[in-house]
Amino acid sequence: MPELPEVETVRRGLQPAMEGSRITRLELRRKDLRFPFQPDFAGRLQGRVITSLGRRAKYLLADLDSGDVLLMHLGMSGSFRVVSDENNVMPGAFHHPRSDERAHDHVVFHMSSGPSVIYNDPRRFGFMRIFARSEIDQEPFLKDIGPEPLGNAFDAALLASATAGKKTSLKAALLDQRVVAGLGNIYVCEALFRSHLSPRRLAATLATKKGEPTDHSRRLVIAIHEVLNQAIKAGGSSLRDHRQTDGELGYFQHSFQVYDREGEPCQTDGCSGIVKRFVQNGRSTFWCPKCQR
DNA sequence: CCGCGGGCCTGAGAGC
DNA sequence: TGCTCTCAGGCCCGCG
Repeated sequence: MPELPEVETVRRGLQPAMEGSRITRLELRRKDLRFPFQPDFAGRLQGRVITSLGRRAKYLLADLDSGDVLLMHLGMSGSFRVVSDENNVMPGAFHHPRSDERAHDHVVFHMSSGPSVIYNDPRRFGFMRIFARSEIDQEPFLKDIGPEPLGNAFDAALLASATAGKKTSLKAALLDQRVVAGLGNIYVCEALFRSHLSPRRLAATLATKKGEPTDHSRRLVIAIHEVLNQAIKAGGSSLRDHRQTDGELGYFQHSFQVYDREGEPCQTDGCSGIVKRFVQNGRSTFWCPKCQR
């Protein structure tokens, strides 16, 4: 499912049920997701209060009153939903999972605030792991992650320095979580389109020989800000399975201008191009060869 | 440092 | 209907 806007949508949806609330019981319905759960996984969570629920890149981080942090990643198909009791969804939500969907409900957080929080993940590329808070920044999952694209530090100069000298394409550089955090295939395609930059362009061209940011770098930063902020406002993108935690669909997929729009006309004013698809680093790239240079 | 292929899993959709 | 094939929002590894 999830890139930054979807994970941020999940975080906001889980906050009311989880933040400041105690995990009264943790139900593990299997012994692993992508990785086996740690031996004392449930024991370290049960009875603990979640003091805050944060996000870094595509990771959720639940801070516990024990000094531990629960790190969670949704992989490709992970989702959370908040339910008011064992068997049903919150009042007003229209999404009632079919029984075969519930087969992939792998983890249930029973919260002292009332509702339960259920983690569902058909493909099980997601994972959860507990770390000591004092060590979390140095854990391999997080230590090399680049700047948050919506954070104050991320600007044209930072992007230029992060890509300076890179012999790879702009597309591959933006997918590299060490360059900038949280972007995935959809939002990279969309940001490149909105900045009229070719996904094939050499990443190093965002900086001058002196290392100064180019106008391209400025345009790209603006486009990244725009597309992420709009997507968060829309509750993320729902392609196959992403829903908000109350079961509502995100709707940013209706605002895609190139992603999954092969053969459709380019939406840039005055451009008569057609959206094309090709494979780059093993992933589909969608773009308009006419107005992206 | 870089691209590529394969792997981890299940499910949806297309084509026959 | 049902089979087979391809593809999918992420990420890691080893190879050349």
